[in-house]
Amino acid sequence: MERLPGVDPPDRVVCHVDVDCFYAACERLREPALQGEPVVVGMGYEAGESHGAVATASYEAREYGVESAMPISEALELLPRRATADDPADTGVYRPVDMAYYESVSADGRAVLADAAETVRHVSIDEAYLDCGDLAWSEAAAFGRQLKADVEDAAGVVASVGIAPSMATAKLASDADKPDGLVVVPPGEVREFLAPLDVADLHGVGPVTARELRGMGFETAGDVAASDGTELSEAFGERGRDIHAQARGRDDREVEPQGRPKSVSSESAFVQETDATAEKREKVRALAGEVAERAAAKGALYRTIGIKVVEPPFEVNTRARSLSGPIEDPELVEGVALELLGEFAETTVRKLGVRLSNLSFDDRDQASLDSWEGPDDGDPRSSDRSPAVEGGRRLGQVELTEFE
DNA sequence: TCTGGGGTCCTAGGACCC
DNA sequence: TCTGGGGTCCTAGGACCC
Repeated sequence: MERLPGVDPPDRVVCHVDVDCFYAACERLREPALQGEPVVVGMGYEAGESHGAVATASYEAREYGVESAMPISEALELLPRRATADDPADTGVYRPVDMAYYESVSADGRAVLADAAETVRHVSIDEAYLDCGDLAWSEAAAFGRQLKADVEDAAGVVASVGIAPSMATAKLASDADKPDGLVVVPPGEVREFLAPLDVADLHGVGPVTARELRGMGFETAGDVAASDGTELSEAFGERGRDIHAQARGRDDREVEPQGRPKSVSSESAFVQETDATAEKREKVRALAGEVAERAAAKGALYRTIGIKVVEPPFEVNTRARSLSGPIEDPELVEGVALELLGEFAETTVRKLGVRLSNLSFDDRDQASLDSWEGPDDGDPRSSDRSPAVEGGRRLGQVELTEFE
């Protein structure tokens, strides 16, 4: 097959590794009796309760229709909770998320990946891209098999692997034969591999975009690839161009290590929605403390403090305020967050969140912030600053004025 | 059937600066 | 004083991913 201009150069070999049902796999690792049983891991779930949502369902649980992101209450209707260890069939084991444990399992897997490739990009706790450099395509399958075996030895979980000439195609390849999959797509077979995939399988195409794409007559990646892309570009802007490129197997992104986080946030749902001011303020205080602590643990300073207020049924409101310079100040986080919450004093709320963004990580970042000006600079943007902000400590800010 | 919590990126409008 | 254009920053919302 003739190579089209712009198709990935043949010398790139990218490997995508994705652990199957990671949270459920971790629960089984800790509790081997769960092997072969339907396992549901719930976020915001507590033992014996029915609130929260499905984070991961094992394949056995999926047989009953239990899906990721489904409310636990709904999952329980499809697959009742097993009350005792020797319950009959057609029941499932429900467990709350235990991130600390999953992190430890993930670390074992990461050590394997670090040995397998020079450059690794971790995209989540259970997923990573490897730059395989000059690996020959004839060796790709053997490399993938070895990697899977090494991950299983070291971490005790099974991963699916995809190897292809680009990140986007490698990701689709690892998805193509889950669980325990290994799919190699050499450069000459990319278009052929992609063509039959449903548009919803493409990265960046969610339910909304998938519906619109179908409305436009695009059912498969092949349909998208066959178009000249102008229609997608007009309908979806930058994302439309990405989708079109992806469907054609065109993706020039290099595998680069994950950079610094852009934001840190904490959110939490009420078990029962509420309009009680005291309850809302208490939750925001707790979230503010949590998120400030996590930012500090990462060594992050923040310049923007925001809240998220979710009203039933699922209306999301966000409010944010930027400060004049990066800070680390838990009291100020709480003060600003509570003040932003003031607007929602009468609002019935399902869920609240606090978010820190505009992060910076070292003194150089902080000193190079030449837009910072002193509190008495007459900058109109600082005139409406709240007492909470004015009263807050600005750590390390005084020195900054000397750079101007 | 009334949905977690952690993120990223894009877009659009308004304010402001030069 | 009026008009306009380009650029940047900020905020809010939306879609998406794991």
